[in-house]
Amino acid sequence: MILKIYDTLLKTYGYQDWWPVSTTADPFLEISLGAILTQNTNWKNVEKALQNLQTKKVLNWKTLQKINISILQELIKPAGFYKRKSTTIKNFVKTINPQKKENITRQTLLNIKGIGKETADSILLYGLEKPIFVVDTYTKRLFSRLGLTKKDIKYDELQKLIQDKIPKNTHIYQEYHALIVKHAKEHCKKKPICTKCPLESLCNKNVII
DNA sequence: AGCCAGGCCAAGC
DNA sequence: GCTTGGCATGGC
Repeated sequence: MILKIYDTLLKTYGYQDWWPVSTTADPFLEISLGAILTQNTNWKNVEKALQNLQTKKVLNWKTLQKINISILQELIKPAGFYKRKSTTIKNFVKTINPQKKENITRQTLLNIKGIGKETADSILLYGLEKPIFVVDTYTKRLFSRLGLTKKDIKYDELQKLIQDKIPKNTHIYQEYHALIVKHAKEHCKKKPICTKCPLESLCNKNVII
């Protein structure tokens, strides 16, 4: 079933080729900042913040390590929660050594205050190309509505359930997560739009969260 | 004009 | 352990 959902979404929407990263000199850094900035935030707002960082030539490790935090806050303000996120970014660039990416583990990232499971896994999957499935609210909502899981399933439990059912392959994990986001924005919204839903035949519509 | 967005943490049971 | 409230901006 998990695979059938993937196939159906892929057939419907095509390859997403995520993570949406503007051609930058340092994809790992930009992906990591994007993952932090998008916490509970619309991606459009994240783009504005990243654009500010780009324009002000701040989107590099050295500058971020040195920059005055109040200036950083001004630049990322469009992404919201800017006080908290600026601290997280500071913690991140202080802790991570971009020369030694091979040493970065999930636990390394989780030890950074402000980085939780989803953010850590996004950095691992898209920034470091490790086969770790990213669970988010969209994922929980979709699988719960499809009747496959309880709506209050825990992060690690849902992650394991999905990883056990699909090939352990970075590209597939990246693509599947991106397709879920796409689908959740088009149909499986908080207030679902079930008309023309590609998963209609697989879905138990009685379960509306 | 509200409601919502690709979470996380601290505090209180 | 689990639940709740706070964090903030911009789009629709």
